[in-house]
Amino acid sequence: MSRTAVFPLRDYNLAATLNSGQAFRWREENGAWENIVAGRWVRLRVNDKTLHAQVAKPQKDWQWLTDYLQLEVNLKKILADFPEDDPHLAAAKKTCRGLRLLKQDPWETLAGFICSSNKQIVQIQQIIGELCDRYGEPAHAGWKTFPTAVRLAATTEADLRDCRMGYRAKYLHASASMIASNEVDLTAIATLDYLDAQTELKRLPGIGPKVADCILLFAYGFPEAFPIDTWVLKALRQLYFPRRRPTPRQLHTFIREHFAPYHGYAQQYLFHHVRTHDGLLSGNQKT
DNA sequence: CCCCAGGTCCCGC
DNA sequence: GCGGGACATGGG
Repeated sequence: MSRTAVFPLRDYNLAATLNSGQAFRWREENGAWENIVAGRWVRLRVNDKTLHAQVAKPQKDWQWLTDYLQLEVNLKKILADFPEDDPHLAAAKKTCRGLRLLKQDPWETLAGFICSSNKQIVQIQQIIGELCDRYGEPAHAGWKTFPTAVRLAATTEADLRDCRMGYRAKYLHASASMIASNEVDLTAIATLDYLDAQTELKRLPGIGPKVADCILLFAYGFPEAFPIDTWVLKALRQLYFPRRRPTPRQLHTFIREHFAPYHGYAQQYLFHHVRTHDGLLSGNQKT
């Protein structure tokens, strides 16, 4: 039983991973990263290819943390399966070294990404922070847990709107209610195949194809999920279809074939690459 | 006052 | 199916 633990790290860029728009609550303090994971406050620090973890209460096992961080995943193997003849992914591999996918709590991920639509990442973090401050349970040193679906279902749409989430308040409240009442079973979704799981998630208000894919990728770990947001769409069009705009059908066929078998990792590498190297893409072609 | 943000929903064709 | 606009709020 210990309040600290040490893990060897290989091919793991913690800062890039925690800051890549898949999780919204990590805060950096003096080079250490703090958050609530699996209901526990945790502080992470990297020195010399070693991860040092600290928690508030002694732990007998740390599986909750190794799962969340996906420490046992062999990144090198995944990157080796990226398509050979793709100069854009090759560039992304270089600029995103050590970038990982996390395995987060489904409900927290779902709620976070409902709030993400048409918002910038900084503002999503702000909304989620407000939500936790108001409706989470005290955890440690001022930190609150992420509020449960039952708790949010017990609020009102106006309460949620006060967290500055605008029209998303209606979606979040309705989705929380459907989950709290077991009309949608988040545990069962893990047992479905990718397309059925996506269909099930899209029954919840505020969840379309993009948000569903974020949940399927960042929480459930479906490797074939490929969230298409404004950045990725722009990147796909300019890098892979420079001549003519692909129809949605063409785009999905291309994605399914070209980025197999680790569509989601490829997506995250493209996303992080273009987002941290603005200027690679030019012009806005939203419509 | 303009445009845009890790989109979704709803409408008319 | 697909094209367009509305939607809250904040930042540039």
